[in-house]
Amino acid sequence: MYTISDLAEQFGVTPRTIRYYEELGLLTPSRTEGGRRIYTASDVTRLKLVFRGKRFGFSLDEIKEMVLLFDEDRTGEKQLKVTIQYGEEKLAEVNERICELVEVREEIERLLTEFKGRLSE
Amino acid sequence: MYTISDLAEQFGVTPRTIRYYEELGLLTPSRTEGGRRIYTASDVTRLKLVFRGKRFGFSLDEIKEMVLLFDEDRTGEKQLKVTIQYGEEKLAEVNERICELVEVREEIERLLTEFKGRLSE
DNA sequence: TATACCATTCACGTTAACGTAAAGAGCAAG
DNA sequence: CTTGCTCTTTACGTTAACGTGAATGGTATA
Repeated sequence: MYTISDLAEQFGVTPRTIRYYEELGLLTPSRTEGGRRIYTASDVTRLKLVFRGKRFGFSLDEIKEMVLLFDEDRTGEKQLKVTIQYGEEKLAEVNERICELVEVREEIERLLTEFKGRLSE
Repeated sequence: MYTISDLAEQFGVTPRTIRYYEELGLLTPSRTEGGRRIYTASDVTRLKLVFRGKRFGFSLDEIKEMVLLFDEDRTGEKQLKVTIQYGEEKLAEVNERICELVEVREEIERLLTEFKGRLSE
């Protein structure tokens, strides 16, 4: 069980950021008797997903769509098929991203060896 | 040689976006006699880098720092060393990103096989 | 139980990254 | 050379993602 400033410190943001995410429906922590927010371990993993999404340039709305979709109860064949469809699209996107990053890495390595070569003259 | 709306269409943005990037110093296209912007192939590659940066969640300021650094004339040993230092930092970042994305991919694949298993019952 | 420090909810402010509208000028086609 | 479209600058508007008080209330500790 964590307080809001615990999480804020852990993720390097302000409490306001966490409250804002709740305002958007990304989190729904429970409260104490006195009305204070308390966060569980599953809130922490949820937050990890959110920040990971941010690191890859997704908007908070897109992130919401993703975390909620993979979080709902996937009973019902139709729902399950839709989820699988969505998951495969996301998988393709991720694969493209990886390819692109690998290209970027090769480009940087190429530049680095060129610069180092110039330096040793 | 391209007009501003050529590039806008090619990259799926509005001319205003391209002008805004110029305003920030990300591009410096030449002009016709009448004052209209004309873009060369090297402007196109520059723009590709910009949009690639955006896809990975960098701000336009960070992108500017990167494209300008790798674009200047790298004479002078000191400048060269600074550039190499910077490049190695970026390389480490890119490698981290790749690792993270590979984890995401495994997670998605895990979820997909689980859902598909449930579907075939 | 007092006090010092958290927390809470408004509510307005800020910045990045453009959108949009107005007023004028370039330019290709007929 | 005029018509119609595209381009130019200027300038104000917009939205996402928070920042920053202000006023108030909970809570651990001396």
